[in-house]
Amino acid sequence: MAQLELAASSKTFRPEGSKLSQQNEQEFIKVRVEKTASLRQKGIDPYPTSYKRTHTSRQAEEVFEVAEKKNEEFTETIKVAGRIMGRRGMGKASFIDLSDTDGRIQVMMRSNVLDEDYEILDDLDIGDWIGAEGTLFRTRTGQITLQVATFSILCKSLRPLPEKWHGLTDVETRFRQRYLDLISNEDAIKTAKDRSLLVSTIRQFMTKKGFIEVETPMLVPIAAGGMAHPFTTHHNALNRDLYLRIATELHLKRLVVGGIEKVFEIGRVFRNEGVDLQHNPEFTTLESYEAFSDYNDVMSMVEQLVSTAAITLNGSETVRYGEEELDFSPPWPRIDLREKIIQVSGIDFFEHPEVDSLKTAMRAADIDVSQQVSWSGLLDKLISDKVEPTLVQPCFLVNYPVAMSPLAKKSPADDRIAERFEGFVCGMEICNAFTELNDPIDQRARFEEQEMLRQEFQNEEMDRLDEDFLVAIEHGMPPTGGLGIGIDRLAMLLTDNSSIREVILFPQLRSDRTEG
RNA sequence: GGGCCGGUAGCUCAGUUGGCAGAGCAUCGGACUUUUAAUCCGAGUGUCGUGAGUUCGAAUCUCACCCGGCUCACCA
Repeated sequence: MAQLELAASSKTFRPEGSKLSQQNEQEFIKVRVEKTASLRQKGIDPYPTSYKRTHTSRQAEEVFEVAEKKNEEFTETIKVAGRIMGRRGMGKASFIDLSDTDGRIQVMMRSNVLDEDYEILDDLDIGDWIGAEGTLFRTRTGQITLQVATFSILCKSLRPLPEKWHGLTDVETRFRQRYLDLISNEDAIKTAKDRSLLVSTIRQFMTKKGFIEVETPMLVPIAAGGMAHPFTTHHNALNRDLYLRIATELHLKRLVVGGIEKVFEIGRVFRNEGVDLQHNPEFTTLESYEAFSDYNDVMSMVEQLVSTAAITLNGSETVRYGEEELDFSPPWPRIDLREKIIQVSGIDFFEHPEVDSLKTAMRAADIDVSQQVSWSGLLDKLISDKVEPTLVQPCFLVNYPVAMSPLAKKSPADDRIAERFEGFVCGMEICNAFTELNDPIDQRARFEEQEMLRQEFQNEEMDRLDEDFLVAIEHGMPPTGGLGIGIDRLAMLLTDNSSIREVILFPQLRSDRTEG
């Protein structure tokens, strides 16, 4: 317990008025380090090992209200703990706002109750963590408040928090020092929690359907399973270059070959490409593979999954996103890709099987094709420019050209078309799925085609031939429906965020001067 | 990568025609035993993103660079 004389002597640690003239960030810290020393002088450990609270802020409020409803006086002694977010000193009484995991609670410290311990308040600052024990009452203004009998400091902070009223708005600081964002902005913490809830909802949904969750390598010898520029790395002991995976697809399909008929992975993939509102170099995907299913089965699963997530996060299948009111309730419209392209641009890709012909048609439709060289690159651009912006409400574009779908099975009805679909919401692609190609001869031919195209068009990413994967499916993969969902984008849609950086706790940013 | 906008105190922001660097919160000193953006009295905030240049004089004008935002291109 603190001694008055020690408390008095601690004043000598304080800078006198004249020394305050240099106050800046370092001075803030210096003052707080001195307060830390002052606490130690009083025999108080500013960094104790634990504190056993009995109630969170919300639990305390609830238990008090229950007693009130029964017209009982609340006499129970409880313990709460949290970070000091505000303090209002009244001389011989002080009100302190504590913030904890599920809310805030006000605690009241009175000098006649705490005696000499009241002096310890001199060494507390906004940002410090404390635990407080006492009983609950309502103040004159009706605020449920803990009347503190004893309290402990749990952690002394050395840096000031952002301002209490405006909080932290600087976007760069919000992303670089996310903890400050989480402390200051309720939206930030809500988005973080909602994303977590989304992922656990997806996991439960898949598990309930009998899917087995697995983890596959992130360090891979060939970055296959998608069209993207990979990150390169090197393993010293093995003395080999490796890549960070760009997709989980080919490993998961190996597992289907192995007899895991329903398998999924939620994990990070890495693409060494541009960064913008919808792209972060590392992002999270759900990929799933289900034997004896085709892309139609996968479509119904996606509708169910996303509408379930919408209900879990927002309590409704209808979700507000910016100006839009999105309705995720199944079924989502199935829109034939070829028909849709014809409708919005007049271009029928069946009539333009050659690069030059398609390019000419697109140029005639006033599309900038200066950056594209391959047929699939051109068609992708056509879809991005003309079709995607029209897809606001959740829908599926179905039946893609085989030429741009090297891992998808051809339609039995037309060998130019693959049984593939992509899901779109607000013009944003949220998933890509197909009836998996399990004919190993065809798959090898498609990979070889991709390798050839990469040689021809060095600027465009193509899928890569993965011999090990081909050997796997040569052992026989049953008919399989596969799916990839961008979790980050789904999180954006369900948390009403227009930037992927808002749903990733630590998004990739350029280096700044504070980095080593 | 291109275009546009921005970077001033720990935080939120002003800063006029180029003429001593400002406010609120936070901090520090003092008063105050039911406050809650507490209040009242008093005090100090600083690499004006960085570096050059123009000028008697630059937060302000010019150039280069760094970081961020939006946007276009590319990608998912």
